[in-house]
Amino acid sequence: MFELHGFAGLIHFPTLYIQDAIRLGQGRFRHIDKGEVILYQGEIASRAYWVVQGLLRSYSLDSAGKIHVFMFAPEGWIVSDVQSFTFLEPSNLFIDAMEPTLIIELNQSYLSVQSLNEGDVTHAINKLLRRISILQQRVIMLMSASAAERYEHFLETYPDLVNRVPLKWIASYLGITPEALSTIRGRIKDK
Amino acid sequence: MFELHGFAGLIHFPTLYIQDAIRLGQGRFRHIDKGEVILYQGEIASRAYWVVQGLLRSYSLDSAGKIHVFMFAPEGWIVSDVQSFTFLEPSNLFIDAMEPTLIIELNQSYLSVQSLNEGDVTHAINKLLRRISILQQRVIMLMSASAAERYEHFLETYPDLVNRVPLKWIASYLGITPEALSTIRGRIKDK
DNA sequence: AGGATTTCTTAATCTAGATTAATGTGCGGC
DNA sequence: GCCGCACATTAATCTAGATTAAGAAATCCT
Repeated sequence: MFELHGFAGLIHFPTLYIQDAIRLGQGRFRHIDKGEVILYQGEIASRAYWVVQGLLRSYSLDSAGKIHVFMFAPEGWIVSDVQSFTFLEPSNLFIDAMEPTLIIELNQSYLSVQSLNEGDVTHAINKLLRRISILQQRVIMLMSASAAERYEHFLETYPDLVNRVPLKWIASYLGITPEALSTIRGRIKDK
Repeated sequence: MFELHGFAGLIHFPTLYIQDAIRLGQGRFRHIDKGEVILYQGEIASRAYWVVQGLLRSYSLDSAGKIHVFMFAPEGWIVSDVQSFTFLEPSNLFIDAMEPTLIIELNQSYLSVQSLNEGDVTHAINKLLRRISILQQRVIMLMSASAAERYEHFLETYPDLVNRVPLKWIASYLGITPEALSTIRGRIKDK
């Protein structure tokens, strides 16, 4: 089972398993310490990171030095800066580990069409389209929903992350401050 | 030249031209009046719309009845609700014409892998990944940039639309009110 | 375990942008 | 060509969420 979610990507190649990736020389295991940064803004993302155990996140840093969490990647997810990984452009994102994490590093050959059969390609395209849908919904959410509504949506989408991710990073993912999210939680509890 | 930008999609099949689309029975010309709605929220988007001449837009309607413009589609663009078109789910979006518009309606067979060669597929995947990158940037923008910065970014991205699209819809695309955008324009002029 | 650092909560201001409202401008239809 | 209506501007409030601040709770590290 190969899933590329990610900044951008959510590709699923149903015929590929961990063993295949390792055997084919397209991936290798690596341990990441909590807090360790494995991709820096400005670098070319030469690899994608498949989370076996643990939790990665990707984020951008604005001109004021503020972190904006783009996504979280728990077990089973693959994360990279898809733009950088695909087009060999400098990354807009950092990727680091929020927990001690075991990953498989994947190289570019994973995205090549030659190595896939037609079913895989159809599935990959569907997953990309699905990922586009998710981003579409997130854009609409950011444009039209209040912070409280976006938080409720986050809870539905990632029910297991609430107890794993510090509040301040959930707030960052939602595009609000930790104080604002704390107040929202307080209001929910009062009801 | 076949481009699927869109809510989500930006697919380019370089070997397909208008003539091919028509000859293959996968598309047919249609004229859309200004203001005419060609896709309603809740419908299945059975077709994608390739703009030959004119301007379409897609938008969502929130619970308060407010319109949120998701994207504009001038000449050369293809627009649909990719989620609905691909997965046959009810559309989140409306699509209507902002100018009298000539389109080619495309049916589902355009997205099928069988009808494409390997180069086409690679190109299609690249375009999807590119579209994901654009959405990624828009999410980051919405989270971290001020309304004025987002307006500047809009001007860079769509230099020709400023004089074609009413201010109120540009404001909607940016996620702000017409009054706020008017004030921003005033401040830019004063400098 | 215990001191240090980071995170969370709560509350008092502050501000970007929303809302409301009133006036001005442009454009399409007859 | 001018009437009518949609669109744009400007200004006065209003409000969600930011900022600041300070104390409480959790977590980390040796």
